[in-house]
Amino acid sequence: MRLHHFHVAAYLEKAASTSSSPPSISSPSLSSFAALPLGALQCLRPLAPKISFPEKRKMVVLPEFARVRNASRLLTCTVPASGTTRWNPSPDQIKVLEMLYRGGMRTPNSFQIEQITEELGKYGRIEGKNVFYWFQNHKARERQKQKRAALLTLSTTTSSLPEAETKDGLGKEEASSSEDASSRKRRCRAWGDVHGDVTTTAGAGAEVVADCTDDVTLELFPLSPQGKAN
Amino acid sequence: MRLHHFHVAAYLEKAASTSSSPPSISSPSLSSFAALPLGALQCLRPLAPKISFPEKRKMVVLPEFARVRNASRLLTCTVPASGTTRWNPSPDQIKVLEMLYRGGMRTPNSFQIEQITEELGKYGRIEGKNVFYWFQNHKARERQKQKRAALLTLSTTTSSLPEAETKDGLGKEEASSSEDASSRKRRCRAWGDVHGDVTTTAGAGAEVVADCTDDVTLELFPLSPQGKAN
DNA sequence: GCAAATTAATGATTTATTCAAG
DNA sequence: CTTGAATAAATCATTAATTTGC
Repeated sequence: MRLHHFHVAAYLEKAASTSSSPPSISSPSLSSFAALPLGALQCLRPLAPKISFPEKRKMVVLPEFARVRNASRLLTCTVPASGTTRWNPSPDQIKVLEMLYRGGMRTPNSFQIEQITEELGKYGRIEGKNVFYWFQNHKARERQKQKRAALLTLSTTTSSLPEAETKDGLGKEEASSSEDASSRKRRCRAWGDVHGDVTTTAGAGAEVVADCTDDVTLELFPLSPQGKAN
Repeated sequence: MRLHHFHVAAYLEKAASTSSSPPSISSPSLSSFAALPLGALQCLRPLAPKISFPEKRKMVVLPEFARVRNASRLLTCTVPASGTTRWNPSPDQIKVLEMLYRGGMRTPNSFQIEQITEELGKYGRIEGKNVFYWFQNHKARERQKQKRAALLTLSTTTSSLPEAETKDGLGKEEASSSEDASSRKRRCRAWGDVHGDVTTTAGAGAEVVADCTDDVTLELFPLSPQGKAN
């Protein structure tokens, strides 16, 4: 039914062609902003907006990441084994995650994520983002599931529908029972600091870099998106 | 004006009292996990609200994180002064950001954000997240503005409304005009790798690691939320 | 039995909303 | 009222299941 494969095919074709030029990363000294890689204001192409960056990935980390997207499965389905594309949780990992979820954890902070990641690392490759995403998705889908269920229940048991949902939404279900769910507050998150950097900055010719103190336990940073040019 | 402070106060009070005893995590098979700090399954209260890190700067990562959750600003709401609450972009910073935006940048990747942050750091305190959020918000609000405008235009010029929007949204406007909006593809982002460290702290003492090739330019990490217990 | 073709799950991103500081 | 910060909802894309033709 779905044309997923077509999509993929087209996708890959494109991928193959693109080249990427991530910016020549000149030294971050920022002497001149103009020199910033920044994809030249990201205007790379006047017209091509959406581009999906051929380069997409890594700069920072995972080299294998890149490799994967190219050919990997065009040929056969077998994967290179080393750096697959996306995280595939092992049963044990899932077990732990679900345990935590049932325990009441919903949105672990960076520290917690770190801890969990470490723990789960014992059972297979995993990164913090995986944990983060897992909780987001699980929470959302669990809620969604409940919603649907509740709706069904309502429609079958009672006849009065206090609220008409546009489609199937349920007002505000209560997620898990535990937790008093006090007032709904939003609070700051704990972002890692990008770099020691910046702050002082003072003048202009900063050498910067500086830090890189290897001792860093780990750097956290929310940064989310990627060059996408929407 | 607003009573925000009260909210915070109440919130904090609660925080002080709770202690949290997460369900005894009967470890399925993963022995060590139980020992994890993890804030005990996060059953504890969402930590301190907004704190604005008193001394943020370099410390690189989470040490302060921990500190924060404890007491930090339970006392008064007033902020220490050094670390104000939220980022307040200087005119120069905004100028640069808008320039980039007009240049076409919409969703800078982690590397770009880093670069920008460094650059803007010259004009005042700023962190990567600020840049990240700025683009998110600017993009969203710009679009929103356009939407509204487009809608108005439509309603005044033409009379036929192809689509009825629930409120005011426009189906799928094209953001900026230029751009061919080729196939909409989504690509991977560049997360920092969490582990790397892992090993050391690892509760079980697994050596693992392996990679950790120090070459990493910087560690990025999206982590978003925080303990919230919904 | 198996591999291509689908379909169902779910990992990863992006967009829309909401909250609250200034 | 503007807008930085944070979260939730909506989407997209890839992988595992499952089905189907041989």
